[in-house]
Amino acid sequence: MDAFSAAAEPNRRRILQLLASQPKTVTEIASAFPVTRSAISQHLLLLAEAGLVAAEKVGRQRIYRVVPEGLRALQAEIDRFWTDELDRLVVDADTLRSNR
Amino acid sequence: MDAFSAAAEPNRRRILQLLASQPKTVTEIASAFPVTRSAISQHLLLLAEAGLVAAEKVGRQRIYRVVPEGLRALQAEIDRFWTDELDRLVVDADTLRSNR
DNA sequence: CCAATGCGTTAGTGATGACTAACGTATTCG
DNA sequence: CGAATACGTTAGTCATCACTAACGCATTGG
Repeated sequence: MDAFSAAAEPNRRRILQLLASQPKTVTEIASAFPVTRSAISQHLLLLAEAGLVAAEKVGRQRIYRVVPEGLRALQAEIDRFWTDELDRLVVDADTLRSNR
Repeated sequence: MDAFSAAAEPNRRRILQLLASQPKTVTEIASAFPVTRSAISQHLLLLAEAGLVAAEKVGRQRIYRVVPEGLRALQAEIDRFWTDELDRLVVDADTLRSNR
């Protein structure tokens, strides 16, 4: 799965945002969600496969953190999608709105 | 399905880009993909439900075009995801790279 | 040591996604 | 009018996803 699709799932989006502020353990992350720790663990593994997060083993905990290089790749994917043409359409719409 | 997830699917990403350059009929779009017209039609309906595209009936054709307002919503969703913190991590990574 | 803690793993389930093939419907062209 | 065209629609398949429950393994604290 590419980074774009991996990041699109709502729970995974929130996980990335949580980890952006600072690294966290699996339990910490899971406590912010209504689903089980197992589900979160699986999301984390998927994000890790996509190169967006990485785990560091510390004692019996695993500290997950965001991988800047992976984020860069994601941003590049988004940018590649968000072409100038798409952007122009949005900007034009904005202009029309502000002229009303 | 929210706009972010709708736009994440690779084929739909390409459809949006195609339509960004100019409106097209279903057959025109489908000719750019290896899958059947039916599959494309279904992707288009899903994109329409997400408010990202709209169809105008012209004779026996349907001209699909991108909906600027929907794109704006998508961009807003992406921006809400791409927080300052995520951005800072990427920028820092860039700085490190250029210092090597 | 032994119980508790932190996680990954596995198996199973229900839902959904992406797709094809076949069909139905409206529209146009000769 | 009748064939061809442009689409949507439907049904069915196969794969994948998101999730839970249960278990297993390492690590640590009393």
